[in-house]
Amino acid sequence: MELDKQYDPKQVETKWYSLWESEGYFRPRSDFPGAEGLKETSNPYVIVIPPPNVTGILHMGHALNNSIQDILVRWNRMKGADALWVPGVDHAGIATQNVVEKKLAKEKKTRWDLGREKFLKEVWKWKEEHGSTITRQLRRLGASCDWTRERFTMDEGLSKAVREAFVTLYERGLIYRGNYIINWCPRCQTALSDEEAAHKDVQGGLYHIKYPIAGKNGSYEKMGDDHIVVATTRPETMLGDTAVAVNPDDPRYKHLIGKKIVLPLVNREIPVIADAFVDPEFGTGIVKVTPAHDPNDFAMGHRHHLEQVNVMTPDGKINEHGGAYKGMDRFEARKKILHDLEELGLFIKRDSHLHAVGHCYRCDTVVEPYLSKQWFVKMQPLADKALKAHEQGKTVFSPDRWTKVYLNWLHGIRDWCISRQIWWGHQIPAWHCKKCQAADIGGRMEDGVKPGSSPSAIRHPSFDGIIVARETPKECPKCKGKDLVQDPDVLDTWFSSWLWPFSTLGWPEKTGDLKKFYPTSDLVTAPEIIFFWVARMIMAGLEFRGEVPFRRIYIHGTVRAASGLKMSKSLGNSIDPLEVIDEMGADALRYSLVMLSAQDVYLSREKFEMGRNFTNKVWNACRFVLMQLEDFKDGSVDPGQFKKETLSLPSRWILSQFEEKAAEIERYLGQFGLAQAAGELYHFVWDDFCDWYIELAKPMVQGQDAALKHQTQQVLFFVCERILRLLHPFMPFVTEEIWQKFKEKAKGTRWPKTLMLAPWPCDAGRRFGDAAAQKAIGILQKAVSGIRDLRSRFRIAPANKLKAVVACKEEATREVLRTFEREVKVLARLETLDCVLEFRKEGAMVANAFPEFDIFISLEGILDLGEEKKRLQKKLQETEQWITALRAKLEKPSFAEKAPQEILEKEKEKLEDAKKLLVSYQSQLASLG
RNA sequence: GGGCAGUUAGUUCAGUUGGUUAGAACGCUUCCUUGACAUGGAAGAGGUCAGAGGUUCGAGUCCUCUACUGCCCACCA
Repeated sequence: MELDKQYDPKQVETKWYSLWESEGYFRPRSDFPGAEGLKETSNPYVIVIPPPNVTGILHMGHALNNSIQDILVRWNRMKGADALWVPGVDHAGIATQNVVEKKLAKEKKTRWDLGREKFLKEVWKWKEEHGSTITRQLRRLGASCDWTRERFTMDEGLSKAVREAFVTLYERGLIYRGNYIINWCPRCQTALSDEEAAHKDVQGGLYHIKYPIAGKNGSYEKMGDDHIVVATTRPETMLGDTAVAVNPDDPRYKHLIGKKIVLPLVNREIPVIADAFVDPEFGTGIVKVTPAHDPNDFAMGHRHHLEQVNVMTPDGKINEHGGAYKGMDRFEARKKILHDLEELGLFIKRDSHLHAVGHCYRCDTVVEPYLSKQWFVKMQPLADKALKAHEQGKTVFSPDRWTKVYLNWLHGIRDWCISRQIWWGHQIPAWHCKKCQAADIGGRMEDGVKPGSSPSAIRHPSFDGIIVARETPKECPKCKGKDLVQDPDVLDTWFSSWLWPFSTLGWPEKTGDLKKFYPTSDLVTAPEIIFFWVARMIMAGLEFRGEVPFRRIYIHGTVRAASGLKMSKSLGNSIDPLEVIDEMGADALRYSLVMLSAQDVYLSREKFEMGRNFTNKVWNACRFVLMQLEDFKDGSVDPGQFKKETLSLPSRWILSQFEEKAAEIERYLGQFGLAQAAGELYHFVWDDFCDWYIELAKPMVQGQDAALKHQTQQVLFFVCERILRLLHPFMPFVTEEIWQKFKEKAKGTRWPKTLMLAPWPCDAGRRFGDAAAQKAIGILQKAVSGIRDLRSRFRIAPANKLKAVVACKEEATREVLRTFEREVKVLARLETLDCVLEFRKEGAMVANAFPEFDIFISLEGILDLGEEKKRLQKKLQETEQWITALRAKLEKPSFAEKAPQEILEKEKEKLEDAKKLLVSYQSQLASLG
């Protein structure tokens, strides 16, 4: 692309991305023979991508997450590491199945019409057609993933890993199957894990209902006072009540314990039991007990050997146990039941009640606590290993506060329900021998145990008719029968995701990648995924590989809309990152996101302008440098040739400044301070390099002094090219485009083919540290700004060239300003600049005061001195106050005694400066009359 | 109910281990199309750092309490 005034991302992004990819630069260096001198590196840097959902599209959260990862990977790659970033997507069982089912619904078909096999074919077809949307979008973002290693959780290799993991856990006694209350989504018709049931506060009702005491009259129409009152939020579950419970110590109800109650509508006699779980303070102090529809009741039911009556069908309708209500939807039944109770005079009242209700995280349907037979992973032993690894300092979270969140979850770990009653996913590698297992069909109860805890011992030593195996078994090992049926359930998608750090590297095969790249270096992800994924990956890593899967975990902020709400499509407040890329470029998107990422990222469209403006600034600064370099042949700049004695002060300054900032950026990057690093870089490039160095370089480059010109060109080239390297991880496209032009200037020297592989420009040592130059440029900046300020205050047109006099308070200052005479004249638009030690004011002049010098310009009668007088008086007053405060501080004995010496010195210096200023203001004021 | 964050300029946020007269971006005011850049340059206005105590020579920064906001977790029906 020609060096137009405006940077146009469209012209370069695809070009460079496809070059990088096709030349294989995204692969680890050890994989491509062409990389100079880096064939065998012993420092791998590896990240695995948090696999996005195959149905997903790139949203801002992904854009932030992947920008951060790409910066880290590109940075490490430039540092010479054997950098690997493994991409991939997960199969998102429920979500993908939902998508395909919706598609079928348009043709008025269900998955049942097709049957399992055909349906799965449809899903695969959908995946082939649409499943790569998100990875295409990641390419637009510039993500330098090694696409040759891209993985999918349903791949052959990863499926093998899943099977291996399942069977291994089973063999270790960590997988069991049983009837428990799980979270059931009636719409998706599958079990969910606890993490997949998102609790939301809902303003619901607490319904008070009379239950008659059995016996006296035999029917509740005439019961009089012989009733109790229960309070419930889900009246429809009363159809499955098998007891009523009170607290054993509740004096109000002690006499009822052991009596019978007649369950209204169902007319079943149920006992009153005593259980310490019941809180006498809540509701009426009496709880209806529904063991098949509530986890607490399930536990209570088990303690008291109560019958479990399941009153619902998998799609959330009342079943045959619900008598007259059979076939009604659960919420419909709720209404009808309340209505019927009211007719019977049994309904007392509805209190408004705020409580947390589980919602399916995929379809937002209210989840039903539901008794069913599922597969579980016994988590305590896995969590213990993770806790131990933490004690050994192997899991390092950044920011550190997430450690606590993680540990809390591990401490309260509950068993993981891993079976799903859907078709898209890894079918459970368990086969049922029909002959041996006849009794097991039909949901026979196994011994119930309090939900959330594991059975004390897993019971599968005695054969229960289930064969769990890596390979499909041919016959039952016990009865030799051939009538084997694979368990129809599939595994939770997270059961494949938790293996991701090593399954993507080839496990369970013993691959070279696994050996070289495991454990990985960093994991970068969002906080909401700590439980779902991070914690489980750590557990899996320890269980299957004996080692944590990554050394550090960086948890970045959540992307929110400016309103503060989470950005989501359903709320209609999302900004499409692809649109931003189209409008402003991937570099602008990346830089803006990262700059804002110090904490949660609140976005609005305008925020991206910062990144866009900055990329454009970089573009133009480089364009200027290239223009200055037209007659410049020597691109092989060796920093060794820069000698302090021969360099100009501005050049010494920018080199010193560059080195300092580069070190700081390096430091920030090393501790995941990407926002700070980006901020430093932004200000260094914009303020130091563009606003000062380039402006100072102009007169030197355009002047007559050939040696100075050449030297300045060299420094411009040197610093600018290194700036491009520092910027590259953050904004890979512009920097590559313009760096290639720099490369053309450097004919004859060996540069890498791409900026991606240029060395990171941060050396350990300080070669250019230069306090004297820093100080000198400080004085120059003050002088120039001082004059500009006067010009602005007195409204002097830029065309009006001024005569300025600097009254220096020390000879050293005068020396500095004399060497900068030409620069100051250009930058402040002066006709003359006199540097003096003794100054006598003549005529109308105004001044700006600094501790080191006062700077005057003459004004020929144009102005209003009254304003200036007022301003000076104000300044004078401020300075007096400041001096008083400083004196007080210094004279305070406790301060003089206790403060460290260097602070003391600084304060004294401040006082001296303040005094000098005061004198300046006084004399100026006096001269104004 | 438990936990975690946040409260600093009109707005959105920085502010490392306590140590210059608290910074930036956007917005605002004034001036400037000077050959890198108007997606720009120069100058400026704008803050009792949520409130109250405490520790310290010194607190935006550490401690305690209070108020508000947001998030996460939790089986009180």
